[in-house]
Amino acid sequence: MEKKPYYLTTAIAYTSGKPHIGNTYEIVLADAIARYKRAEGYDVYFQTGTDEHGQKIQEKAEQEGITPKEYVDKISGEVKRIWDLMNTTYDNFVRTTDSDHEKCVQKIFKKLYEKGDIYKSAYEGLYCTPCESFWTESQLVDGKCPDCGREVKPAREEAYFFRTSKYADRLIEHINSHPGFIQPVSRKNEMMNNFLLPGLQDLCVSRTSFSWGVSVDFDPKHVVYVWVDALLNYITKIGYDPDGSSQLYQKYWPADLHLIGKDIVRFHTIYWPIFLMALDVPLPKQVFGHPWLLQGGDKMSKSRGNVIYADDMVSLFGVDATRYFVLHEMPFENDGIITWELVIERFNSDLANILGNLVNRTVSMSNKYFDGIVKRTGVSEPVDEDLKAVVTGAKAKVAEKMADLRVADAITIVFDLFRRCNKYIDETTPWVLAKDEASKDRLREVLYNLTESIVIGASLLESFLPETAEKIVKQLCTQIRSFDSLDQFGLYESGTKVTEKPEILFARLDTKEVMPKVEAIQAAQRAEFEEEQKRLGLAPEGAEAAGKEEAVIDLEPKEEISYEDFAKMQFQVGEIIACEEVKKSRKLLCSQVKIGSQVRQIVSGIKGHYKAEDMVGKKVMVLVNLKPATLAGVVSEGMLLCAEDAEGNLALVVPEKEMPAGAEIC
RNA sequence: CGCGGGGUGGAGCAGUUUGGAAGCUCGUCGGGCUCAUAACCCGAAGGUCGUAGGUUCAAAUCCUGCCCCCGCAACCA
Repeated sequence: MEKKPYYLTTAIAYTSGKPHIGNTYEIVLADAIARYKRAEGYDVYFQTGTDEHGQKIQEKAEQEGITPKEYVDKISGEVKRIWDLMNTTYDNFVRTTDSDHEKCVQKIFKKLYEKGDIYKSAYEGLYCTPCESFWTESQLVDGKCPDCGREVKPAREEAYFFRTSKYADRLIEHINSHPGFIQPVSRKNEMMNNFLLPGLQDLCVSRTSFSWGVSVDFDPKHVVYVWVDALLNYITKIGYDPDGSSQLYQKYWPADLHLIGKDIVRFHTIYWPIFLMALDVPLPKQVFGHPWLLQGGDKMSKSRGNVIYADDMVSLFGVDATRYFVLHEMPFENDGIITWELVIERFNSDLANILGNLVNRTVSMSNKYFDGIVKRTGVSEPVDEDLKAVVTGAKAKVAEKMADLRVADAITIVFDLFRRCNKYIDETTPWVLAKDEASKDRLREVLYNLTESIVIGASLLESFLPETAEKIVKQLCTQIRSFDSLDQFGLYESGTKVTEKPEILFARLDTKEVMPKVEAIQAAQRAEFEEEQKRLGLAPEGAEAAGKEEAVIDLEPKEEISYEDFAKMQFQVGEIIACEEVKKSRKLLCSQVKIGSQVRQIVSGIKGHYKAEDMVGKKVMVLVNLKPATLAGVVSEGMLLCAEDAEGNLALVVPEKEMPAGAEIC
């Protein structure tokens, strides 16, 4: 019988930096699904890769002083290395810089242009020439460019647009008639309410402000918008061609599953289907926007050295333990939390105690009592029935969970099976049976049942922890069982001799021993971060050396100014007579500051560092003649001066001796 | 009233779509056992399901107000 095809993809990773554990989660999840589908008998094609175009990448490469191509080669290689490290079984690793992909994107772009779905128009807005950026009225700060503070002027830039509006109704219809299309459902509502129902704007699909992208071949100063380029990989890299597609494409498209992060659901459920409709290509069957794995407590940041990378987890815990953690700990709809302590806890309680120890004690008993020979004798007792029911029932339960992509729940089912085995040992007390020659056959049966249960459990585990599953069956001198047969009990060949010296699958970890290693990793990460900053010329020499004592902060020197320039600024001592938080803002405090005989209202972004009530009574340094501005809807007439350290901690600048409010600072 | 997510025993989560006896894992305490990686098994304590109302025979679940947390956005004069 012909195997049914199953095509799944991950989002292609954007090559702007090394992927952390959150990014790695997606590929592991996809791999678990791919392996599972193969086990179920599907002919699986699993595609992943890297998204390598765009302005950000061009800029990063410039910063590092290498060409964009060199830059993406480096990052893409790194991504692939990590995907391989995680033991993922993708069939195709695509890169958007592959020339066949680029050519196909050009062809598609042209086709849609000729068809009239893409048309040339102009992007209008306020343009900042030095920054090469368009801004909307609301983005402007004080009427000026939010990045550089310079003047912006109305401008138009030629650009290509896609008539998304033309297909909106069809898409709404499709989403409504295919309830499984967007998963989880909450995301579907989000898309409908926020984007589709209010009406779609035509999408700007070309850029002229940078060059690192797929050029529009009939209008070379334009490059294709990265999202168009990136999304198309799902069809171009399996051989789609407007002039006739490959067999591979015929076989696998439409995709069964696009696995993506929840942040890019919009692109995959609105723009992507619309592009496909324009091309007269069937839509993918399902898009699953998975949640994120977040770091507990502190925000992840390299400068703090607390970013968790797959490499580090693997070096401390191994590949399968890392896979186990991300697969098991990730909830279905909400974001999950990852901390080193949680990883260690899961490792010990699930992998070492429940699974590893079970295999170990079972094999040990077979060796101790029967020289490793596992034999079926048929001396059963009622207590066996429940064990068998749990073990043979696990397959259907796992299948049910996997059908809904509830991978974490599926793993739990498998571990429940192992828990049941541990309980069975207590129920049957083999060590008691061993004492009486008359119960030897019963003892054989008990060990057989355990061994068989473990083989079935290991076989179910194979999609998630492939290496471990393999190690287990090897110790039992058998093979991974076919998925089909996992609801049958008793296929383990009677009389098989198991390994003599069982290898410890997961050695228990001691937090006290692991945490220092974690700290070493974090220290290395911080050092690397500083190194990188230095290399990019963003941080000064000596920052590292001075780090421990008192951090020295050097800034990029600004242009020299004249005394006249300085004299333009009016600084005075101000006394804060009242202060309150600005509602609806996280950082702002609004102070009433007495300067001479007048009182000014000044808004400052220091809520995180000073409490409103503590501000009252302070005498501070104020820049008085700054043009008033409105912040979060509140007018601010001046600026309180603060010192800021490398971590962003702020300290108000105050006169060293008692001075009256209004005293000039010069 | 910027957008979104969330508040369930000490920790991490499920349950909320389709109201109907508050569940899982870890931790704690007590017990059992000794084959095993101080592992395993049993039992117990611990929750007004953020809060105040409403609908209902019945609300963690539906409705409304409020409080708090987390992303994003904005802002950080």
